[in-house]
Amino acid sequence: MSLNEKLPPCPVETTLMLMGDKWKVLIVRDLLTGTKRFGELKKSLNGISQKVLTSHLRIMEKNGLITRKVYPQVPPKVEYTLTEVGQSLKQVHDAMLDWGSVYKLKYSTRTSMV
Amino acid sequence: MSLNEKLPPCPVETTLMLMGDKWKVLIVRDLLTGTKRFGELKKSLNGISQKVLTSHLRIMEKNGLITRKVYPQVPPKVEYTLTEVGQSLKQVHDAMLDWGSVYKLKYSTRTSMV
DNA sequence: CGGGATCCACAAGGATACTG
DNA sequence: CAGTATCCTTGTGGATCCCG
Repeated sequence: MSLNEKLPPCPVETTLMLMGDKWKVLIVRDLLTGTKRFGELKKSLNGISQKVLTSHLRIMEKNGLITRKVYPQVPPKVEYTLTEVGQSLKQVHDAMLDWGSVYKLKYSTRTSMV
Repeated sequence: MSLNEKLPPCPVETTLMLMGDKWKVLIVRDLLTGTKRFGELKKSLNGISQKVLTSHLRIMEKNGLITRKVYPQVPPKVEYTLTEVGQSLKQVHDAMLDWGSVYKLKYSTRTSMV
């Protein structure tokens, strides 16, 4: 997804373009607690493949949400950090956190919703 | 996605299970302004196919986010309305709206981010 | 008008192997 | 350790047709 294309008129759609993906939300969730290394993210993002993680991180970097810092070492060390814009996703994240919590409380006593 | 399965421990993941989809977010956006008919939603959700719209509406109904009211007429008339839980997604929606707006302001002057 | 049933295409994601 | 390159599988969504 390149930002060369015009951003959609509806701001919600803009957000969806940039964050409308399960993995991206979870990456932000993890980075909100601080800078993380690639391996830490991979472990925390239960089940993500390195290909997918790498590609998402690249896009988010391109979109100005995160920064990538490479330490010229052997073995390599790469750290990912939220930018200021990325940090501001905390509002969205917290809203999702709150809503999910309430939903769980409301429905955790049911065994089935079918 | 059936809720018979245990909801994930992280509330954010719970939210993602229920709303981690572009179309669902946009459906909520439209229904936040009031009850809508199937055709209205389809028109407003630029480009969605009826199959996809129907299936998402079914899932959201099963998950307790919306209600479906059928008027026994010919031709049929079906209305969709947010439940109370669905209405509470307004917090999430507004957070996404705000963030998208800020992002657009921040980057609308750039022609490229590559 | 709303939607069920099919068929199909494509892209996203998983697995694996290799490398600086 | 953090990738890149490849291959392959899956399922999501689009298109179409038909029906009450």
